[in-house]
Amino acid sequence: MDNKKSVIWWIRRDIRLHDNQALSAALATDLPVVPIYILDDNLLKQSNLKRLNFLFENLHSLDTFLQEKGNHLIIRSGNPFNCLKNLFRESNADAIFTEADFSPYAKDRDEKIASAVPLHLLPGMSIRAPSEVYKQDGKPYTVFTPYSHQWHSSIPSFPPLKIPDQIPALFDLTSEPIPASIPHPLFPAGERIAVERLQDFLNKHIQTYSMNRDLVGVEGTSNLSPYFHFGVLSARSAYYLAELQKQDQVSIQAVNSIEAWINELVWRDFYIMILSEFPHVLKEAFRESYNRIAWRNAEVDFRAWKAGETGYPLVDAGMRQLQETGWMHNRARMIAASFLCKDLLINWQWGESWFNEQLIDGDLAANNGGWQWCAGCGTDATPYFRVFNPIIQSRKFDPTGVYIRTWIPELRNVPTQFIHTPWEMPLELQTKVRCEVGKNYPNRIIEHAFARQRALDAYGRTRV
DNA sequence: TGAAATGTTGGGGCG
DNA sequence: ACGCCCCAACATTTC
Repeated sequence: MDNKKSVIWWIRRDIRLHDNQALSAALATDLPVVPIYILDDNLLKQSNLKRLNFLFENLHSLDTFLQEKGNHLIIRSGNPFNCLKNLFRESNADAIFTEADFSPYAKDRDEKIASAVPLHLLPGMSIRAPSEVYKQDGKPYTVFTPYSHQWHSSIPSFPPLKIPDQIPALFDLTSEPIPASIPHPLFPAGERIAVERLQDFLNKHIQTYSMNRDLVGVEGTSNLSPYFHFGVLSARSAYYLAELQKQDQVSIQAVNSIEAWINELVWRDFYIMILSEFPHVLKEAFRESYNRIAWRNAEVDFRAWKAGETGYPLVDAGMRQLQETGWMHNRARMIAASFLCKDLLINWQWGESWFNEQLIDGDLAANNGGWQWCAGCGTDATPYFRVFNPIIQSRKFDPTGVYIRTWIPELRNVPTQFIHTPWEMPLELQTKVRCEVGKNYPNRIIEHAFARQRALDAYGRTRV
């Protein structure tokens, strides 16, 4: 082994070469860069097969990209502390550069590592770091709207960073193979494709985002969440490009749409901040009083919900889309979540876990924030009495039933008049369209009007 | 980033 | 012509 010095670029949730501040800081040392991804069992066991597969696909892609830049990816598995100490010695490293992560596990892990080796934490996971957006009194926000105003009150100090031309390497380091994986049919891996998809969305679709985002049967959302989760896309870069696109718009609607989409990026920052500042949200309700809800927690209902067999077409369509693809439309997520918490009176944490087990974009901060919001127990929460009516939501956001028919084959021939309420079909018609409610499509497991009242009572009892 | 219950208004049918 | 009722449409309140 030569005694040439190097620096380590520890890749976690920034699987990209573009706009990567940790990589950029590593390159600024003018030393060879050792890119490493550590397969940390503590994290892998909290993931799911679809998400792991997507991760591995992206690691393959990153390795290919690195080789074009004269480098290659090192894979090690085990405890990050030990892996890094070993690699630090093997590569005669000066320092480790990495993107700051604000989850409790990550902060604890990084603190321990920083006490043993020089570890430089760089921003980039969120557009604004949690500590960047505080109230006047120096405390974190707990309500989104004032947070977003403060968030918008300054602009990023520099444009997105370019992909480096070359990344000088250190050779002769051992690497494990990247685990085998197969391409996901809906989310092909790699930052080139991700950036292409972002550009396509910004060029063609974002102008109608506010009009179409809630229509579950329309490609109205960006469908980029898996890429943002793993940092295959830089949120900062996406924000920057969206702002540029906004300058070119003439119609009010297009400008509003772009602002609405940017707002979703701000929500992402908000929940990253909330998890960082209030880590208790992983264990319990953000608002203490909501820990007292007397959940029914009926296992049978939970199974029906997971399987997409509640008898409410839009809820079932969403849950089946989730299980089949690892992704669910955002409006469907809200409707399914409301149904679990309010109609079934099942603890939102059960739903949070199931989503985490199924989602390819499953993100600790966003998933927890979304669930607490739907359950009405989180920051900036929906008032507890706001109960979605799954039939009205269905009529409003899937008017022709195209989404329902896509994910529930047994409802495919049901006329639009009955697509949201198949139990109202005359028996004759049920036979004719081969959808017999109670036989090949389930009866409603609960009647909404009754369930709504029960939820109002249960939630109401937690108040003084 | 609801929905239901309740209240109000106003047009039209009718005696 | 007028008051009365019905009820749809809209607004407000309540959960």
